[in-house]
Amino acid sequence: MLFIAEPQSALEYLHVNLKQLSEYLQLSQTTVSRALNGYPEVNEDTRTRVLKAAQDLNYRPNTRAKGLATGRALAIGHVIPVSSKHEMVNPVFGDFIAGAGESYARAGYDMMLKLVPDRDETRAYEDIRARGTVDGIIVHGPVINDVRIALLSRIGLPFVVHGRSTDVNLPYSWIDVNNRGAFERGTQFLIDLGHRRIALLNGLEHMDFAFRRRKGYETALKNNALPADPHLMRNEEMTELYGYRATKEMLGQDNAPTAFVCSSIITAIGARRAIQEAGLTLARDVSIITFDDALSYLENGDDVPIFTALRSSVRYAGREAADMLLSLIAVPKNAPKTRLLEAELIIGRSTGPAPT
Amino acid sequence: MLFIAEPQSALEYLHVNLKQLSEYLQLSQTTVSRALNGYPEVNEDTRTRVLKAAQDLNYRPNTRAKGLATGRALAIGHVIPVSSKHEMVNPVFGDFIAGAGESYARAGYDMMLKLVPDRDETRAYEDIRARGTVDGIIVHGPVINDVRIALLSRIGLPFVVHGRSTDVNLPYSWIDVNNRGAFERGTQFLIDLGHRRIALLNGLEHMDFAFRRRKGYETALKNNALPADPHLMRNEEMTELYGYRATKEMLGQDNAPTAFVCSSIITAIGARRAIQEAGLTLARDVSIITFDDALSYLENGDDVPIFTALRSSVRYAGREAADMLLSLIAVPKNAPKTRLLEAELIIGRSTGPAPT
DNA sequence: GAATCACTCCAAAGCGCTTTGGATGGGGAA
DNA sequence: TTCCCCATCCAAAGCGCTTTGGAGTGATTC
Repeated sequence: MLFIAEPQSALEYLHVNLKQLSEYLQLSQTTVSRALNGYPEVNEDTRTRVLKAAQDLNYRPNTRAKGLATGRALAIGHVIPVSSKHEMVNPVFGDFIAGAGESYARAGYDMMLKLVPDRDETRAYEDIRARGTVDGIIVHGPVINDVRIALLSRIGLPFVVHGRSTDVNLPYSWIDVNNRGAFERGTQFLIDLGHRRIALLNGLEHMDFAFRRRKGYETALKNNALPADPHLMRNEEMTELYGYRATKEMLGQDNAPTAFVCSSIITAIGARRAIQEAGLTLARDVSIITFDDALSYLENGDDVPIFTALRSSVRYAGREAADMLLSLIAVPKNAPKTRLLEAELIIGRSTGPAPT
Repeated sequence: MLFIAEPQSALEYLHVNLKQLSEYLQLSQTTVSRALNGYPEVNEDTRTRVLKAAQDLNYRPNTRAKGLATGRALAIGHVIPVSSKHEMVNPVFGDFIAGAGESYARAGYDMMLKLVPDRDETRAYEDIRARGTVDGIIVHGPVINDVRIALLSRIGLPFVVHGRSTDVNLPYSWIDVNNRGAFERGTQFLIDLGHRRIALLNGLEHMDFAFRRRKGYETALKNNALPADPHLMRNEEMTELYGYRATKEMLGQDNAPTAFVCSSIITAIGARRAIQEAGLTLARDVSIITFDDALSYLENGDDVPIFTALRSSVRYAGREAADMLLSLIAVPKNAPKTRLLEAELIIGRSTGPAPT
């Protein structure tokens, strides 16, 4: 026998491998492995013995070895494109992975993060596949006609897209918010309040979500025979500063907008700042409606929301995306799954009838 | 030979393993491995041949196998404590790992994320060590007298703490902002402006950073013979809503504060909202100074900052933390490294002389 | 001409696990 | 009693890589 059975010393940390554990138990590695992994061909008494010993000797299977043997990594990759243009890490990302992390924890999966510069995207994804560090990936930040979807399908690596990609006609798994519907509804809400000049502070419109939001906005305008004025539409990285600047400029224009539709609560905060700085009053002089990802550190007020908003929890989306991917990995033959979440329209204190 | 040398078919994705590559090259696995890993005992011509073939056949070493053989995982873990009290993922986290990710990418390391519930912390860290999925970890969110530091030292897993832990007397590696100094300076700045009743909207004070900030705040008060009024001190999760509520309540008190020191720009935004809602004017009636992590999506204005702030880039900290850890792993004998960053005081438009 | 050396290369062991293909023994059926 | 089967266990191969301990070949040295 290799060591003294004095397992949980407070001073030093020890752990054993399967071979040592099996020697200690006077059993073969096979039996011990099977006992631990719940296979039926092992006596219940010996199974109990094995489990007890594993506990006592602080046994933990080595992930790499297990992965090598089984061919599975027990890990999911989250791939975040980092473009030269906008190398920002999306603020919703934290909440998304918090949600996904819950699912992984339950399933015993690890979460791997990968920041991929968009120039060598192809290489990066092939790399992920070939190196075999993950069993599947979550694709973040899909753009219009995103090449990654075809690439991943070809490569044969299970994936779920957070969002969708317009112009991609392959079947693939995704979870997305009904961005178009939400923005159509939000814009319509403002129109119903009498607003006629409604500005759109969108995210970067090569991003699919922003593209769809724009479509929704335009649809609402069109449905009401309102012109789509390019001077009232901006798309940029959704920072506070962007919201501020764009709003300030637009309020300074002739024929300034009386309402703003924002793609992010952060941008909306910037817009509010500009409005207040201009000596205007929110809801009375200028209205704001914003998309709200229900970020944990940016709750939209409590009883009465600060902003009238289209809300959909990105954390929930993270959890669902992870679950989808895990089930895809479990049964690879399954057809792609899709899931469209509806944003709810919540009325807050940032909207009011158009000033006359 | 096992396959046709028609490597980069556009239709299907192929990759080979070392054995196949060596068979193709009519060389031993040893030689191929050495050629690829830059060992000297291989002819330069054959090395070129090998590299070419590896490229053509799309060879990528399997990470798990490599890890098993070398005993290194080529991955770093980021461990985020998820307490039952505050299960929020810190908003600064995104920027921190964006910074760290840059360093990992350069060094060829993967980044692993782990959300660890604080009740089975010990198990979780032992697990990480025993399963061998990472070569080292970054410890996030240290609290006062954080048990994880002793635990990790005992376990023998290289780590760097983002922050420090008061009352822990072991040597360990960390990178931190001079929180105490920053808050002393910020508070002094307000005192110099004539403010006497200065509120502190701190983060949760079992967190080490918040504890230190409080000390700095108190030191400044003490240095100026000002009383530390418990009614003017709050500590909570740093959300917008918290900033709003606390400010609103304090402004409603008798003998309301004329200035606020905030631990986060997000909280400061909430404070500003409460101030404006009360019909007061920022800087003129009430001043705010805040800590600013220089988050990418929450830039503190442009030429003229919105908030007077104590600024230190958390993204930079992420990059540095990662570099520290990587060098620690490269030379394990090295003594712990520490790094104290100074926050810079930048004057914005949220502070002014105390109203008379 | 023998011994030495540098340069290249290789066979095989080993990392820690799973899994295939038996081996063993006892109980029940015939 | 014999045969078969089930329950339980095991030895060994294999996952894809690195690395140890040579082996072979010319060239150089004496």
